[in-house]
Amino acid sequence: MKSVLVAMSGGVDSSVAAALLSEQGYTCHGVMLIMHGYENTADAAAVCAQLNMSFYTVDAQERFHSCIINDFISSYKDGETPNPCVRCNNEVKLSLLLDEADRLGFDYIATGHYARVVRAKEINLLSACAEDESFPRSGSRGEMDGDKISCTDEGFGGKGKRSLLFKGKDKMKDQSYMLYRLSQEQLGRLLLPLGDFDKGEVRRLAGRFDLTTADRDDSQDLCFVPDGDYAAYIEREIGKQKPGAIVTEQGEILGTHNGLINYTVGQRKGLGVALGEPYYVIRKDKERNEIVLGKEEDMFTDSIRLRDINLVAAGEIPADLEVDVQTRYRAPAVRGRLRQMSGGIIDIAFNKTEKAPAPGQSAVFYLGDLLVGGGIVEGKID
RNA sequence: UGGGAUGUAGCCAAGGGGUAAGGCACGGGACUUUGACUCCCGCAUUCGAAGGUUCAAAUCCUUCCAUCCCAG
Repeated sequence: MKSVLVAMSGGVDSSVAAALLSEQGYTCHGVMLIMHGYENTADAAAVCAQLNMSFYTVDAQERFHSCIINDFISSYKDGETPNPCVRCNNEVKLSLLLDEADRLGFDYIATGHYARVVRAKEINLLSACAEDESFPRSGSRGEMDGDKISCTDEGFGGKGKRSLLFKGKDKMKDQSYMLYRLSQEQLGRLLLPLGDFDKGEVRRLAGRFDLTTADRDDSQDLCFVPDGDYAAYIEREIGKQKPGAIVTEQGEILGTHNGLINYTVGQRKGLGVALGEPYYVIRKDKERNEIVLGKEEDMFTDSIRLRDINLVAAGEIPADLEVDVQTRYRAPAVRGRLRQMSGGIIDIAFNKTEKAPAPGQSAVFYLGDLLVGGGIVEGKID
Protein backbone atom coordinates (compact mmCIF):
# COMPACT_ATOMS: atom_id res chain seq x y z
CA MET A 1 0.00 0.00 0.00
CA LYS A 2 1.44 3.32 -1.07
CA SER A 3 1.75 6.14 1.38
CA VAL A 4 1.12 9.80 0.73
CA LEU A 5 1.89 12.91 2.68
CA VAL A 6 -0.93 15.35 2.00
CA ALA A 7 -0.47 19.08 2.49
CA MET A 8 -3.51 20.22 4.44
CA SER A 9 -4.54 23.87 4.41
CA GLY A 10 -7.79 23.71 6.29
CA GLY A 11 -9.70 24.47 3.10
CA VAL A 12 -12.06 22.41 0.98
CA ASP A 13 -9.62 21.53 -1.74
CA SER A 14 -6.92 19.89 0.32
CA SER A 15 -9.59 18.18 2.39
CA VAL A 16 -11.20 16.62 -0.65
CA ALA A 17 -7.78 15.75 -2.07
CA ALA A 18 -7.02 13.79 1.08
CA ALA A 19 -10.41 12.12 1.08
CA LEU A 20 -10.03 11.04 -2.54
CA LEU A 21 -6.60 9.59 -1.95
CA SER A 22 -7.82 7.71 1.08
CA GLU A 23 -10.69 6.34 -0.94
CA GLN A 24 -8.26 5.25 -3.64
CA GLY A 25 -6.46 3.15 -1.10
CA TYR A 26 -3.48 5.28 -0.22
CA THR A 27 -2.30 5.48 3.32
CA CYS A 28 -2.61 9.19 3.91
CA HIS A 29 -0.90 11.38 6.42
CA GLY A 30 -1.73 15.01 6.84
CA VAL A 31 0.73 17.78 7.40
CA MET A 32 0.28 21.47 7.68
CA LEU A 33 3.16 23.78 6.97
CA ILE A 34 3.08 26.72 9.32
CA MET A 35 4.27 29.66 7.25
CA HIS A 36 3.07 32.71 9.11
CA GLY A 37 0.82 31.75 11.96
CA TYR A 38 -2.52 32.55 10.32
CA GLU A 39 -3.11 28.94 9.35
CA ASN A 40 -6.30 27.22 10.31
CA THR A 41 -4.73 24.27 12.11
CA ALA A 42 -7.92 23.21 13.85
CA ASP A 43 -9.84 22.58 10.62
CA ALA A 44 -7.01 20.69 9.04
CA ALA A 45 -6.69 18.54 12.14
CA ALA A 46 -10.44 17.97 12.22
CA VAL A 47 -10.56 16.76 8.64
CA CYS A 48 -7.63 14.43 9.20
CA ALA A 49 -9.41 13.01 12.23
CA GLN A 50 -12.53 12.48 10.13
CA LEU A 51 -10.52 10.61 7.55
CA ASN A 52 -8.55 8.61 10.08
CA MET A 53 -5.32 10.25 9.02
CA SER A 54 -2.46 11.22 11.22
CA PHE A 55 -1.84 14.93 11.37
CA TYR A 56 1.07 17.07 12.40
CA THR A 57 2.47 20.48 11.70
CA VAL A 58 5.85 21.62 10.50
CA ASP A 59 7.19 24.98 11.47
CA ALA A 60 8.18 26.55 8.16
CA GLN A 61 8.16 30.14 9.29
CA GLU A 62 11.87 30.70 9.11
CA ARG A 63 12.09 29.18 5.67
CA PHE A 64 9.04 31.08 4.50
CA HIS A 65 10.42 34.35 5.76
CA SER A 66 13.90 33.94 4.35
CA CYS A 67 12.74 32.66 0.96
CA ILE A 68 9.41 34.29 0.30
CA ILE A 69 8.95 37.40 2.42
CA ASN A 70 12.46 38.65 1.82
CA ASP A 71 12.19 38.15 -1.90
CA PHE A 72 8.73 39.67 -1.92
CA ILE A 73 9.98 42.82 -0.25
CA SER A 74 13.19 43.17 -2.21
CA SER A 75 11.31 42.65 -5.46
CA TYR A 76 8.97 45.49 -4.61
CA LYS A 77 11.91 47.63 -3.56
CA ASP A 78 13.37 46.86 -6.98
CA GLY A 79 10.31 48.34 -8.64
CA GLU A 80 8.93 44.98 -9.72
CA THR A 81 5.72 43.15 -8.90
CA PRO A 82 6.56 39.80 -7.37
CA ASN A 83 4.40 36.72 -7.33
CA PRO A 84 5.24 35.10 -4.02
CA CYS A 85 2.90 32.15 -4.53
CA VAL A 86 4.71 30.65 -7.49
CA ARG A 87 7.94 30.92 -5.62
CA CYS A 88 6.52 29.52 -2.42
CA ASN A 89 5.05 26.46 -4.10
CA ASN A 90 8.46 25.43 -5.30
CA GLU A 91 10.89 26.72 -2.70
CA VAL A 92 8.88 26.20 0.44
CA LYS A 93 5.72 24.17 0.10
CA LEU A 94 6.69 21.33 -2.16
CA SER A 95 10.28 21.41 -1.07
CA LEU A 96 9.49 20.92 2.61
CA LEU A 97 6.78 18.45 1.77
CA LEU A 98 9.27 16.35 -0.10
CA ASP A 99 11.78 16.62 2.74
CA GLU A 100 9.16 15.40 5.15
CA ALA A 101 8.10 12.58 2.88
CA ASP A 102 11.71 11.48 2.60
CA ARG A 103 12.28 11.77 6.32
CA LEU A 104 9.24 9.66 7.10
CA GLY A 105 9.63 7.28 4.20
CA PHE A 106 6.42 8.12 2.32
CA ASP A 107 6.07 7.36 -1.36
CA TYR A 108 4.23 10.45 -2.55
CA ILE A 109 3.30 13.96 -1.66
CA ALA A 110 -0.02 15.56 -2.57
CA THR A 111 -1.74 18.93 -2.64
CA GLY A 112 -5.18 20.18 -3.57
CA HIS A 113 -4.12 22.11 -6.66
CA TYR A 114 -6.24 22.06 -9.80
CA ALA A 115 -3.68 20.70 -12.25
CA ARG A 116 -2.51 17.32 -13.46
CA VAL A 117 0.81 15.55 -13.32
CA VAL A 118 1.61 12.80 -15.76
CA ARG A 119 4.66 10.61 -15.87
CA ALA A 120 5.59 10.19 -19.49
CA LYS A 121 8.36 9.27 -21.80
CA GLU A 122 10.51 12.10 -22.98
CA ILE A 123 8.48 14.01 -25.48
CA ASN A 124 9.44 15.94 -28.54
CA LEU A 125 8.11 19.44 -28.34
CA LEU A 126 8.44 19.81 -32.08
CA SER A 127 5.87 17.10 -32.58
CA ALA A 128 3.40 19.46 -31.00
CA CYS A 129 3.92 21.89 -33.81
CA ALA A 130 3.47 19.16 -36.39
CA GLU A 131 0.01 18.38 -35.07
CA ASP A 132 1.29 14.96 -34.06
CA GLU A 133 -1.62 12.85 -32.90
CA SER A 134 0.44 11.10 -30.27
CA PHE A 135 1.40 14.35 -28.62
CA PRO A 136 -0.03 14.54 -25.13
CA ARG A 137 -2.26 17.55 -25.38
CA SER A 138 -4.76 17.17 -22.66
CA GLY A 139 -3.20 15.03 -19.98
CA SER A 140 -6.40 13.15 -19.45
CA ARG A 141 -6.39 9.63 -18.16
CA GLY A 142 -5.86 7.07 -20.86
CA GLU A 143 -4.34 9.39 -23.39
CA MET A 144 -0.79 8.87 -22.37
CA ASP A 145 0.22 5.90 -24.45
CA GLY A 146 0.81 3.43 -21.69
CA ASP A 147 1.90 5.91 -19.10
CA LYS A 148 -0.60 6.32 -16.34
CA ILE A 149 -2.02 9.25 -14.58
CA SER A 150 -0.28 10.24 -11.39
CA CYS A 151 -2.46 8.45 -8.88
CA THR A 152 -1.80 4.99 -10.25
CA ASP A 153 1.69 5.48 -11.52
CA GLU A 154 4.20 3.02 -10.14
CA GLY A 155 7.49 3.86 -11.71
CA PHE A 156 8.20 7.49 -11.12
CA GLY A 157 11.59 8.89 -11.71
CA GLY A 158 12.62 6.24 -14.17
CA LYS A 159 15.25 6.78 -16.81
CA GLY A 160 14.08 8.55 -19.92
CA LYS A 161 10.96 9.57 -18.12
CA ARG A 162 9.66 12.98 -17.45
CA SER A 163 6.93 14.35 -15.25
CA LEU A 164 4.63 16.57 -17.24
CA LEU A 165 2.32 19.15 -15.87
CA PHE A 166 -1.06 19.79 -17.45
CA LYS A 167 -3.86 22.19 -16.81
CA GLY A 168 -6.63 20.92 -14.61
CA LYS A 169 -9.93 19.75 -16.06
CA ASP A 170 -11.62 22.84 -14.67
CA LYS A 171 -10.20 25.56 -16.87
CA MET A 172 -11.70 28.26 -14.70
CA LYS A 173 -9.87 26.99 -11.64
CA ASP A 174 -6.71 25.73 -13.29
CA GLN A 175 -3.71 26.37 -11.06
CA SER A 176 -0.92 24.93 -13.16
CA TYR A 177 0.37 28.47 -13.59
CA MET A 178 1.16 28.53 -9.89
CA LEU A 179 3.14 25.29 -10.19
CA TYR A 180 5.37 26.02 -13.16
CA ARG A 181 8.48 26.39 -11.04
CA LEU A 182 8.31 22.86 -9.64
CA SER A 183 11.31 20.67 -10.29
CA GLN A 184 11.24 17.26 -11.92
CA GLU A 185 12.05 15.77 -8.54
CA GLN A 186 9.05 17.47 -6.98
CA LEU A 187 6.68 16.66 -9.82
CA GLY A 188 7.93 13.09 -9.85
CA ARG A 189 6.55 12.48 -6.40
CA LEU A 190 3.51 14.73 -6.58
CA LEU A 191 -0.10 13.60 -6.72
CA LEU A 192 -2.78 16.11 -7.63
CA PRO A 193 -6.05 14.26 -7.12
CA LEU A 194 -8.22 17.28 -7.96
CA GLY A 195 -6.85 17.64 -11.47
CA ASP A 196 -9.68 15.66 -13.00
CA PHE A 197 -12.44 17.46 -11.17
CA ASP A 198 -14.01 20.85 -11.43
CA LYS A 199 -14.71 23.04 -8.47
CA GLY A 200 -18.38 22.20 -8.31
CA GLU A 201 -17.62 18.49 -8.19
CA VAL A 202 -15.10 19.07 -5.44
CA ARG A 203 -17.64 20.94 -3.38
CA ARG A 204 -20.17 18.16 -3.90
CA LEU A 205 -17.56 15.58 -2.94
CA ALA A 206 -16.81 17.55 0.20
CA GLY A 207 -20.46 17.31 1.05
CA ARG A 208 -20.63 13.62 0.27
CA PHE A 209 -17.54 12.93 2.39
CA ASP A 210 -19.25 15.09 5.01
CA LEU A 211 -16.08 17.08 5.55
CA THR A 212 -16.25 19.83 8.13
CA THR A 213 -14.54 22.14 5.68
CA ALA A 214 -17.14 21.65 2.94
CA ASP A 215 -18.40 25.21 3.13
CA ARG A 216 -15.07 26.98 3.47
CA ASP A 217 -14.65 29.91 1.16
CA ASP A 218 -11.83 29.71 -1.31
CA SER A 219 -8.64 31.24 -0.11
CA GLN A 220 -7.61 34.52 -1.60
CA ASP A 221 -5.12 37.34 -1.35
CA LEU A 222 -1.68 36.90 0.13
CA CYS A 223 -1.74 34.33 2.88
CA PHE A 224 0.72 36.24 5.05
CA VAL A 225 -1.21 39.51 4.78
CA PRO A 226 -4.61 38.73 6.29
CA ASP A 227 -6.00 42.23 5.84
CA GLY A 228 -5.02 42.26 2.18
CA ASP A 229 -3.02 45.46 2.45
CA TYR A 230 0.34 44.27 1.20
CA ALA A 231 1.79 47.77 0.91
CA ALA A 232 1.05 48.49 4.56
CA TYR A 233 2.68 45.17 5.39
CA ILE A 234 5.85 46.14 3.54
CA GLU A 235 5.95 49.51 5.24
CA ARG A 236 5.62 47.84 8.62
CA GLU A 237 8.64 45.74 7.70
CA ILE A 238 10.91 48.29 6.08
CA GLY A 239 9.43 51.66 6.89
CA LYS A 240 7.61 54.38 5.03
CA GLN A 241 8.33 54.65 1.33
CA LYS A 242 9.48 57.79 -0.43
CA PRO A 243 6.80 59.75 -2.28
CA GLY A 244 7.50 60.74 -5.87
CA ALA A 245 5.97 62.12 -9.00
CA ILE A 246 3.31 60.61 -11.21
CA VAL A 247 4.21 61.62 -14.74
CA THR A 248 3.40 60.98 -18.37
CA GLU A 249 5.93 59.54 -20.79
CA GLN A 250 6.41 63.14 -21.96
CA GLY A 251 7.42 64.17 -18.45
CA GLU A 252 4.28 66.07 -17.56
CA ILE A 253 3.65 65.88 -13.83
CA LEU A 254 0.17 64.64 -13.00
CA GLY A 255 0.39 64.13 -9.29
CA THR A 256 2.32 62.46 -6.53
CA HIS A 257 2.52 58.87 -5.36
CA ASN A 258 3.33 57.58 -1.91
CA GLY A 259 5.86 54.94 -2.80
CA LEU A 260 6.49 52.76 -5.86
CA ILE A 261 5.45 49.66 -3.94
CA ASN A 262 1.83 50.74 -4.12
CA TYR A 263 1.68 50.38 -7.87
CA THR A 264 2.04 47.79 -10.54
CA VAL A 265 2.27 47.98 -14.31
CA GLY A 266 -1.22 47.93 -15.80
CA GLN A 267 -2.84 49.44 -12.73
CA ARG A 268 -5.66 51.92 -13.17
CA LYS A 269 -7.24 52.44 -9.76
CA GLY A 270 -5.72 54.46 -6.98
CA LEU A 271 -3.80 56.85 -9.20
CA GLY A 272 -6.01 59.78 -8.27
CA VAL A 273 -5.63 61.50 -11.61
CA ALA A 274 -8.75 62.56 -13.51
CA LEU A 275 -7.91 63.08 -17.17
CA GLY A 276 -11.25 62.38 -18.74
CA GLU A 277 -10.32 58.87 -19.72
CA PRO A 278 -8.72 55.99 -17.85
CA TYR A 279 -4.96 56.14 -17.39
CA TYR A 280 -2.78 53.20 -16.46
CA VAL A 281 0.66 52.62 -15.03
CA ILE A 282 2.81 51.76 -18.04
CA ARG A 283 6.14 51.81 -16.26
CA LYS A 284 7.74 52.22 -12.85
CA ASP A 285 10.94 54.24 -12.95
CA LYS A 286 12.94 53.09 -9.98
CA GLU A 287 15.88 55.48 -10.58
CA ARG A 288 13.69 58.57 -10.63
CA ASN A 289 11.16 57.14 -8.19
CA GLU A 290 8.42 57.92 -10.67
CA ILE A 291 5.24 56.27 -11.83
CA VAL A 292 4.76 56.69 -15.57
CA LEU A 293 1.18 56.79 -16.83
CA GLY A 294 -0.27 56.27 -20.25
CA LYS A 295 -3.49 55.47 -22.03
CA GLU A 296 -4.74 51.97 -22.57
CA GLU A 297 -3.15 51.72 -26.00
CA ASP A 298 0.23 52.62 -24.52
CA MET A 299 0.31 49.45 -22.46
CA PHE A 300 0.72 46.97 -25.26
CA THR A 301 3.98 45.19 -26.01
CA ASP A 302 4.97 42.76 -28.72
CA SER A 303 7.90 41.11 -27.01
CA ILE A 304 9.20 40.44 -23.53
CA ARG A 305 12.26 38.89 -21.94
CA LEU A 306 12.02 36.25 -19.24
CA ARG A 307 14.68 35.36 -16.71
CA ASP A 308 14.92 32.63 -14.15
CA ILE A 309 13.39 30.08 -16.48
CA ASN A 310 12.04 26.73 -15.39
CA LEU A 311 11.29 24.20 -18.09
CA VAL A 312 8.93 21.40 -17.24
CA ALA A 313 8.08 19.59 -20.43
CA ALA A 314 11.57 19.33 -21.86
CA GLY A 315 15.19 20.16 -21.20
CA GLU A 316 15.28 22.79 -23.85
CA ILE A 317 13.09 24.70 -26.22
CA PRO A 318 13.27 24.18 -29.98
CA ALA A 319 14.00 27.44 -31.76
CA ASP A 320 10.94 29.57 -32.46
CA LEU A 321 8.59 27.19 -30.76
CA GLU A 322 5.11 28.69 -30.90
CA VAL A 323 3.19 28.45 -27.66
CA ASP A 324 0.34 29.96 -25.70
CA VAL A 325 1.72 32.40 -23.17
CA GLN A 326 0.06 33.48 -19.97
CA THR A 327 1.68 36.58 -18.55
CA ARG A 328 -0.50 36.56 -15.46
CA TYR A 329 -2.51 34.08 -13.44
CA ARG A 330 -6.00 33.47 -14.81
CA ALA A 331 -5.44 35.61 -17.87
CA PRO A 332 -6.22 34.51 -21.41
CA ALA A 333 -3.18 33.15 -23.18
CA VAL A 334 -1.56 34.92 -26.09
CA ARG A 335 0.19 33.17 -28.94
CA GLY A 336 3.91 33.79 -29.12
CA ARG A 337 7.24 32.35 -30.27
CA LEU A 338 9.95 31.41 -27.82
CA ARG A 339 13.63 31.93 -28.27
CA GLN A 340 15.86 30.36 -25.67
CA MET A 341 18.91 32.48 -24.95
CA SER A 342 21.85 31.59 -22.76
CA GLY A 343 21.78 32.02 -19.02
CA GLY A 344 18.21 31.02 -18.29
CA ILE A 345 16.80 33.72 -20.51
CA ILE A 346 13.92 33.31 -22.94
CA ASP A 347 12.64 35.98 -25.29
CA ILE A 348 9.04 35.87 -26.38
CA ALA A 349 7.71 37.49 -29.53
CA PHE A 350 3.94 37.76 -29.38
CA ASN A 351 1.87 37.20 -32.49
CA LYS A 352 -0.53 39.80 -31.17
CA THR A 353 0.49 42.55 -28.80
CA GLU A 354 -0.01 41.73 -25.15
CA LYS A 355 -1.38 44.12 -22.56
CA ALA A 356 0.97 45.34 -19.84
CA PRO A 357 3.14 42.40 -18.85
CA ALA A 358 4.40 43.42 -15.41
CA PRO A 359 8.07 42.90 -14.54
CA GLY A 360 8.35 40.44 -11.67
CA GLN A 361 5.26 38.51 -12.65
CA SER A 362 5.55 35.09 -14.20
CA ALA A 363 4.95 34.22 -17.81
CA VAL A 364 4.02 30.59 -18.31
CA PHE A 365 3.79 28.93 -21.68
CA TYR A 366 1.66 26.03 -22.82
CA LEU A 367 1.10 23.74 -25.75
CA GLY A 368 -2.58 23.00 -25.40
CA ASP A 369 -2.97 21.92 -21.80
CA LEU A 370 0.67 20.92 -21.48
CA LEU A 371 2.69 23.32 -19.40
CA VAL A 372 5.99 23.74 -21.19
CA GLY A 373 7.69 26.07 -18.74
CA GLY A 374 7.84 29.62 -17.55
CA GLY A 375 9.94 32.41 -16.20
CA ILE A 376 9.90 35.78 -14.55
CA VAL A 377 9.12 38.79 -16.71
CA GLU A 378 12.20 40.98 -16.94
CA GLY A 379 10.51 43.57 -19.11
CA LYS A 380 9.86 44.64 -22.64
CA ILE A 381 12.52 44.09 -25.26
CA ASP A 382 13.56 47.35 -26.86
C1' U B 1 -9.69 101.20 -13.26
C1' G B 2 -12.17 100.52 -18.17
C1' G B 3 -13.72 96.42 -22.03
C1' G B 4 -14.80 91.18 -22.73
C1' A B 5 -15.68 86.15 -20.94
C1' U B 6 -16.94 82.44 -17.46
C1' G B 7 -18.98 80.34 -12.87
C1' U B 8 -23.14 72.94 -12.82
C1' A B 9 -19.98 67.07 -7.98
C1' G B 10 -12.99 66.24 -6.35
C1' C B 11 -11.72 67.23 -12.10
C1' C B 12 -13.78 67.83 -17.11
C1' A B 13 -18.59 68.61 -19.00
C1' A B 14 -24.05 68.37 -21.29
C1' G B 15 -28.33 71.09 -20.52
C1' G B 16 -30.60 78.02 -22.84
C1' G B 17 -38.32 77.81 -18.86
C1' G B 18 -40.85 71.79 -17.24
C1' U B 19 -38.27 69.14 -12.58
C1' A B 20 -29.71 67.97 -13.07
C1' A B 21 -26.64 63.48 -19.23
C1' G B 22 -21.88 61.46 -19.64
C1' G B 23 -16.58 60.66 -18.77
C1' C B 24 -12.57 60.69 -15.23
C1' A B 25 -11.59 60.36 -10.08
C1' C B 26 -13.49 58.28 -5.61
C1' G B 27 -16.29 54.45 -2.46
C1' G B 28 -18.46 49.52 -2.10
C1' G B 29 -19.12 44.62 -4.10
C1' A B 30 -18.12 40.41 -7.52
C1' C B 31 -13.93 37.84 -9.55
C1' U B 32 -8.98 35.84 -7.48
C1' U B 33 -4.00 31.04 -3.62
C1' U B 34 0.34 37.27 -6.16
C1' G B 35 0.00 42.26 -7.75
C1' A B 36 -3.25 44.01 -11.33
C1' C B 37 -7.09 44.11 -15.20
C1' U B 38 -12.32 43.48 -15.82
C1' C B 39 -17.43 43.57 -14.36
C1' C B 40 -21.55 45.37 -11.17
C1' C B 41 -23.49 49.03 -7.82
C1' G B 42 -23.13 53.86 -5.57
C1' C B 43 -21.75 58.95 -6.08
C1' A B 44 -25.17 67.23 -6.92
C1' U B 45 -33.02 67.53 -3.43
C1' U B 46 -29.19 70.89 -6.50
C1' C B 47 -26.47 74.37 -10.68
C1' G B 48 -21.16 81.03 -7.35
C1' A B 49 -24.61 84.18 -3.71
C1' A B 50 -28.99 86.96 -2.69
C1' G B 51 -33.41 88.79 -4.55
C1' G B 52 -37.22 89.01 -8.56
C1' U B 53 -40.63 87.20 -12.87
C1' U B 54 -43.43 82.48 -13.58
C1' C B 55 -48.06 77.27 -12.19
C1' A B 56 -42.82 75.88 -12.95
C1' A B 57 -35.95 78.77 -13.00
C1' A B 58 -29.48 75.65 -13.57
C1' U B 59 -32.09 77.98 -17.60
C1' C B 60 -35.29 84.83 -17.95
C1' C B 61 -34.33 89.74 -15.04
C1' U B 62 -31.50 92.61 -11.09
C1' U B 63 -27.60 93.18 -7.78
C1' C B 64 -23.43 91.26 -5.57
C1' C B 65 -19.15 87.88 -5.32
C1' A B 66 -15.19 85.04 -7.64
C1' U B 67 -11.99 83.70 -11.60
C1' C B 68 -9.80 84.42 -16.43
C1' C B 69 -8.40 87.40 -20.78
C1' C B 70 -7.42 92.18 -23.27
C1' A B 71 -6.31 97.26 -22.47
C1' G B 72 -3.72 101.02 -19.12
